Amino acid sequence: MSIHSKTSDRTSAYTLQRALRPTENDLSTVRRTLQKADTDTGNSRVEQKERTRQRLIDSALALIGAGSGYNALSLREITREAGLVPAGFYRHFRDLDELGLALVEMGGVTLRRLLREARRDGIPPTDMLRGSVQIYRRFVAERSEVFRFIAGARGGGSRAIRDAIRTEESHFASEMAHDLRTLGTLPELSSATLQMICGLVVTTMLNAASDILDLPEGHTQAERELIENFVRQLRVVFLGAARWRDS
Amino acid sequence: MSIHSKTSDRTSAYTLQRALRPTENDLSTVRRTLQKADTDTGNSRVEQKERTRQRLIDSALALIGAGSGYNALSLREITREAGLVPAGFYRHFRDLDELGLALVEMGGVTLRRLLREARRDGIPPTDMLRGSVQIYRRFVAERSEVFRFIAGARGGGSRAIRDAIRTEESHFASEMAHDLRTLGTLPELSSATLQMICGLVVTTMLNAASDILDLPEGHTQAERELIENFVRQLRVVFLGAARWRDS
DNA sequence: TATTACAGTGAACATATGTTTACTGAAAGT
DNA sequence: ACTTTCAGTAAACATATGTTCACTGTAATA
Repeated sequence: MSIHSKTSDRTSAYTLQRALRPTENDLSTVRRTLQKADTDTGNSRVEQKERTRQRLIDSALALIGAGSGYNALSLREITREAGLVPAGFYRHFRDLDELGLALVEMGGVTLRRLLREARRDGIPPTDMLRGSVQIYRRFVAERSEVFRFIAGARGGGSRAIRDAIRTEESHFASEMAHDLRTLGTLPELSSATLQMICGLVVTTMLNAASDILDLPEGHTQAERELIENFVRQLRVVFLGAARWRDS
Repeated sequence: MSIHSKTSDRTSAYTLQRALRPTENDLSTVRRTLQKADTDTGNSRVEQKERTRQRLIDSALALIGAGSGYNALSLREITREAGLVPAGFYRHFRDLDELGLALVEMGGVTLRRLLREARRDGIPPTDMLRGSVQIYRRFVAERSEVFRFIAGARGGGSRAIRDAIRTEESHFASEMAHDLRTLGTLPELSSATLQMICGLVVTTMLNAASDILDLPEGHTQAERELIENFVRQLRVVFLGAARWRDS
């Protein structure tokens, strides 16, 4: 594909453009020390390290967002995208799985932010469910790569990652149950039952996210139907929850 | 890893044992023509072809069952397991995705069999939900590779495969809705609503399958809790369904 | 019986991957 | 000022991948 048969990994490493495009400056040895290139904030040693670590994470997310699923991406791809030599990866992560766990944590943070935002805005008075779903839909769209990752790794990724995601889901469900409690929703239910129901809500949410992300671009009608279905499913769940009697 | 540095692909192709194990007959040229080896049933040309095609599919499933997720497996791995040279793959599938679609279809068949069996046994009189879940649990255990594949490819796999799985899920939900209808369950609901609810049930089922498959071996207690949670979630759904009023 | 179709072979191809090793230069610690 | 630490480099490694091509033997066909 490339013109030179002896092109090393670095040739395309600094294009910083989308790869697989014939670049004319293949040989230009303008190798400005990247350390200087991204002098945005602090420059202590640890700050710099943390910054490239974050760059690796972001690159992984970017690649996931750009089509290829989590399990399809490789160490070299990531370092390439991050403007780093492959070996440099090991200064930050033992292997891809460790990077994956960082992504899971980031996913957890995203979910928590979702709850926080929903809390802050307060529940829409008339149709709280539809309102919450709207917030969620926006979140999924805005941080699509994160949800793509979660959707892809929840069933796909390595054992360790699946477990980590499950844990994060469980925490999220707990927090949600707590919110519902303080909000006074479903006051008759035991905490255990509430947790069980929130678990159901969470999986439904994540399934919906996966569906939303696979929507063909622009089809607003299909999206509307999908969202409508999602809202109704949640309504069924809460209807059932309201009628639940702890045995 | 292997003793010979020039080992071709074929060295381990015929071990037929689990790979990665030092075999002593590496050099034994006992290359019995495999065509003769599996003379089980008919031997017409097309039958033979269909048989190795099935062998490829089975090998893929076996590899999935043996740990590595769907997206992690490779053409060469599969042909190795199937006792076939890599190039032979193309006589049966254009690429891995096409094999994947065959797996999806097989998954659909499995799900239909599940419904058929549940229908045949009739719904347990006292606790139909728990009974159905028992049937399901057994199914997941018996055909674990299939469910592993579905769970892994539903969010992970290529676009085409995700879509195919979604279609299969939808069909399954429809069939389930039909069964509920003829069974007289939830007679007041419109077909659309019933379909929506069955969709929710199906995703809940598949999520549960994923959880079941990741259970640490032998922990009967954890499994019991998981199943119990699963049953309760379904109960919530059906409770909600019973209270649903089409607007 | 002679001819054709074609599933499976064997070898080579270009290209990708993860991991190791010794190195360099600048920030941090003394 | 001098030494240590360590993020990032360069190059090589062994190994894996998908895909191609001309081939071979045999079942199907004529």
